[in-house]
Amino acid sequence: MKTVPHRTVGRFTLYWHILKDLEQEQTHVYSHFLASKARLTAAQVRRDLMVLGYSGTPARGYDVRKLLDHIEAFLFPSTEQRIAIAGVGNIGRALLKFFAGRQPMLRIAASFEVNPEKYDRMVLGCPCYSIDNAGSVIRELGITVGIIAVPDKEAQFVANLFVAAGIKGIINFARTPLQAPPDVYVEDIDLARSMDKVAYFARQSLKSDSMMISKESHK
Amino acid sequence: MKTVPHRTVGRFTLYWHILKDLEQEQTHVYSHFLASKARLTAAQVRRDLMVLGYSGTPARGYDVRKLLDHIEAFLFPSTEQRIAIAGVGNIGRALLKFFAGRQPMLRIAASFEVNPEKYDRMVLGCPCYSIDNAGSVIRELGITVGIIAVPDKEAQFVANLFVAAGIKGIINFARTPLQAPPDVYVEDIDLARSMDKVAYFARQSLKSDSMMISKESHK
DNA sequence: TGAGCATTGTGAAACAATTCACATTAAATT
DNA sequence: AATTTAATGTGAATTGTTTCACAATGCTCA
Repeated sequence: MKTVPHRTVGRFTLYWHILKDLEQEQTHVYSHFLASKARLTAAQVRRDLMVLGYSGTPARGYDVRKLLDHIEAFLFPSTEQRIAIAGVGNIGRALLKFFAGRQPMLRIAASFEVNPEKYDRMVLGCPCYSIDNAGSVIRELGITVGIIAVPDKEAQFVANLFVAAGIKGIINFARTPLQAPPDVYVEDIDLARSMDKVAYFARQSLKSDSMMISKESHK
Repeated sequence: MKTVPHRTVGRFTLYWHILKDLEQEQTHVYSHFLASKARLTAAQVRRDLMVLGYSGTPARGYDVRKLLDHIEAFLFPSTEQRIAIAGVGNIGRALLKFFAGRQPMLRIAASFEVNPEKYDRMVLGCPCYSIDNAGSVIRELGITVGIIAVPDKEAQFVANLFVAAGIKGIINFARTPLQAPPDVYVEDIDLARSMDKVAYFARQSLKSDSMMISKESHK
């Protein structure tokens, strides 16, 4: 069993979404069509689809329904997979709303808080527990994925709780990079980093714009 | 002028943050210390710092204050760089709160909405305009970065407005990959994709766990 | 039926990012 | 002053990802 490239896994969700929209309208699709929708090259799409073990046919492309089936078999859990979220502040609540009912097999089953005013009741349709009970709740509900949306200072503490309780994947919105054992997959979503990066490349682009203008004016 | 690796730019924010915390406590720092905090290797940290044109000294490492200066010179805009955000729903408002006062040289100067109940007033300390005025507001305020936090269907429309108004960097929270000219840097933050990816690798990790247990029991 | 065509699947090449490995260096120690 | 030590900076190797390029395929149309 060879390991699937991380980027490829990330793109399957994208393909799924594009295909789902397409399903009504057409039965077949070409790699170059998917590529243009996904802002990729046709070769990359075909490369990605190789890992599914499903082949299209020349001249007809891929059967939309069959491709969806294969992506779903790859990407969707076969039994319900549960998620917990720590922190129901700004970001936590935005996420609860965002994921509500998105994918039935992948469900936020619990949230955790330190603030007693918030826990031991439902928050946006999701039961909220004290962070002190995280270990037992995670184990009882068989939760495998954790989202960290707490202040930076508490992020590592929560991550430790998650790991100790057997969670195998973490999405981290805190700016602190988390220490975690290698069998736990950590995805950092750092808005400050994204912001600084985009701002940097926007400046570069502006700079080369103005350089081109000055070049132009020298002619 | 050689181009800086994208990932490296992303990591400078991280280093900055770590160094800022450190500044009080110590004047010098080693690459392996930064690496452990950032969950990277020492070689990678040194490789990244090479692009700053600042060298540490053997046996003493890097001067924390000087390193901060160099990172700031690289990463922070020298004059105020302005950001606009389209959509002040869940995610939009969470972002407005998140970025409020984070970095004075990089400021969200305007927000846009289609909903007349929301625009033409302040939203979380930021003036909110009708999306119809986006072009002129962006040009007048000299905004160079745009955040797209509108529903998927409207994302491309907003992106087109942004690009036409001269924006050079976009952070896109919609699931639609955006069509944009190559001189516009687009960073997609797709929560659904991150979620599916983390869930996938969490399952893989669980699987290899249980395989190891069954292997164990075969002994 | 068969020629023409546009597409697939994939080995190989190219490119990007990371890690290795080690010569060099400055401080600390003897 | 010489030796030891533990860093740095970086060429080269490695790893990971994307793109190229083309043989093979199956549909269309004469």
